[in-house]
Amino acid sequence: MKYWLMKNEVEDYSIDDLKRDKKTLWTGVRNYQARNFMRDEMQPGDLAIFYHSNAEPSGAAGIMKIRGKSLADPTQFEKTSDYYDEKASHEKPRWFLREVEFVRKLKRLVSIQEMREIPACRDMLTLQKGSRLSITPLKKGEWDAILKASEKNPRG
DNA sequence: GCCAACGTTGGC
DNA sequence: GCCAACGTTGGC
Repeated sequence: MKYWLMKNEVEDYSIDDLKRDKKTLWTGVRNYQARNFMRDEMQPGDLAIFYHSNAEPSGAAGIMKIRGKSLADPTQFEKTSDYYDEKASHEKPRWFLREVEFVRKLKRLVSIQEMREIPACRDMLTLQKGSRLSITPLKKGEWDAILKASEKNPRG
């Protein structure tokens, strides 16, 4: 089983929205590397951190589970969508996604500043300067360290 | 196939 | 709102 970190802008869709919906399609990813992770690398049952970006503060907010196999992102075919892609067709979809299922919120949000201070997270892709990739694999040690931090009191 | 220009991401 | 860093586009 693999671990992932998946970013979303908190105003657009947050962990609370996923909690309400129980599951959702992870639409709108328009980066090839992130697409390849979703299309080729994810497996049903993998776990992912739901990361709030453009938040105050940004950070790890919850846990979700990958469901099913990869699907064509329906928004690429919707002319009125921000994510419409005129070069994509139903015969040859360009963008793929997974359905994700709410597992739980973290006891408290682990901010990006806090993650930077965790030794086990030193090499995390999301924390590297200039990193913009919205979906990244997490090592087990990184996953464990973030969850552990969420159980501790802040500054503790 | 190079690379400048442009658009986007996302922390701050 | 700023802007560094990055990805994409398109002229050549």
